[in-house]
Amino acid sequence: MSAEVRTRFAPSPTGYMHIGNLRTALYEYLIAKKHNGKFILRIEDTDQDRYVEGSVDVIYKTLKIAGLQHDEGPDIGGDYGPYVQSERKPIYMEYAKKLVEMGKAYYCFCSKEMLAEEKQKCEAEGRVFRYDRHCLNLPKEEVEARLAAGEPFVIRQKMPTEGSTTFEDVVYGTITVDNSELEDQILIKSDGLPTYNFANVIDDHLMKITHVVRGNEYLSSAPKYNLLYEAFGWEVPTYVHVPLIINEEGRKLSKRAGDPSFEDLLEKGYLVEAIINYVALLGWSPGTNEEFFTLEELCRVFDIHGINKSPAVFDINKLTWMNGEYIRRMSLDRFHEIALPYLKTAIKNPAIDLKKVSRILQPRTEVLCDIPGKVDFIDELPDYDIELYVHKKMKTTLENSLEGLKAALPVLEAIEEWNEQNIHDSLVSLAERMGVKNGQIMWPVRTAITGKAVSPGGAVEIADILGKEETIRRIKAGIDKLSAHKK
RNA sequence: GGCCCAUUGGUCAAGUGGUCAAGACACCGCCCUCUCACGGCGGUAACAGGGGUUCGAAUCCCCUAUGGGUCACCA
Repeated sequence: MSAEVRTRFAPSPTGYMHIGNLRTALYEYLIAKKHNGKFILRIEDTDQDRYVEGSVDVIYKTLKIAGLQHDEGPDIGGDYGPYVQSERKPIYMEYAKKLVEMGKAYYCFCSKEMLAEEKQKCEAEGRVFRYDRHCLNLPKEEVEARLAAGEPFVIRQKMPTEGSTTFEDVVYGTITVDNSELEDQILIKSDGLPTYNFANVIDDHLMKITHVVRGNEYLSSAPKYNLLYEAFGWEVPTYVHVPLIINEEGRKLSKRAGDPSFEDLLEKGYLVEAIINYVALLGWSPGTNEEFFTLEELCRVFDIHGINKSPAVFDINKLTWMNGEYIRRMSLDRFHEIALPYLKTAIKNPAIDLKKVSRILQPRTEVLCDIPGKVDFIDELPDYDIELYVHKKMKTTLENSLEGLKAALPVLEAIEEWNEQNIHDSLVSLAERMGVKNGQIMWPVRTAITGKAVSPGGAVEIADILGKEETIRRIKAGIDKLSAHKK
């Protein structure tokens, strides 16, 4: 009995993927896959002015990267094509004319300029502009004559003036709106292409979409769509309006406000899996305390009823944490693989074992782009302030640091097989012999060889990575630096 | 402004009449420790306000406040 579940992702080709769009696509994908249904890609390019060259490819690429592979779409075809709205132009006109015949729509010849003027006037008077239905009752002959004369026109939906329209949304429940609130919206624009408001209804029906998932900014338009479905006698799909994702200012996420797109996040070194996982949890809860899910797990666990009604703030902080969690959970090999490009930007010295660097970096990395800044001291010792040697907790001073370095130097020089174990044992036993805390040796050494207050890994690990020769060179430089200060 | 929607800690959120109101991020403290992280343990912090309904409300109803969305030949 139950028909195949079909959802659709219907982006406009504007060039990049909003986080909100990504989440919508994700939910659509999950709803379809959970029920072994189909996930369809449709390109909404009815606004030629906003068309951005090449952005359709961006959409394909993004879906692929995100792992949200569609089952039907412009690039792979399907039984309900074409999947690009501009290629469906005649279809919309045909249905619009049907509505005109049914008396549910009408031709309008009011020019854009005229309406804009009207609108301005209204606003100047502080009133809200509303189309005055100027063309509603034009005589049929006049309409035909003007059409024949080639006059530009639009087709408007004729809204009922009385009563109300009610629709059901799975997330928001029953919503009723007075029909008097509805404007005679434009269905077909003067360029012959449909508006979104018309195209989405026609396409969703013809493409047999069962669950319409979209941002809650469409909630107030939904009654108009219902009226169209009713006019055609079509079954209304299940509406799933999802809460908005907002930024810390409480506004809808937008590129203009500097909010990151999916691409921006990837570029910053966030992992696809972490982004998907985090975004899934923005406005949806599995109902358990679980919060790590692979895409496959989400397909299983996702449930429409877990979708929240209230807007969710996009918290880059938590995404960053989650990204770090993903990094820590992966194998060293995998981490090394993805860290490598970032390592190479900061480390040019071929003698460095980058795998070792990855090993100390993995538990300390939350976002990949942080990597270069953490390891920049490896190629070249930075010019540091000797005050770095003074560390209260390590109980180090300029004086005992100098002593520590001087004592460490021959010990390190004596190491024949340069590895972590030997470096560690040598330095620890040195501290023991001197009767000082490990830190009093380790801190000066670490400082001398990194030149930084903070480094990934301690003295031993860094010394191992730098190699004996370079370590000794830096220790000597440290001794010189401290001695020079002493005069 | 009209209409629509929302309101649990700073953030994400569980909760569908009876809980000491979960959990996570962030923050703070302690432990671990050769820095910083990681890890472990603990802590601060919330039902927007006011009326009802009820033996009993975060949960149901009304009002107020606040926030958001929408009012295009954009989607």
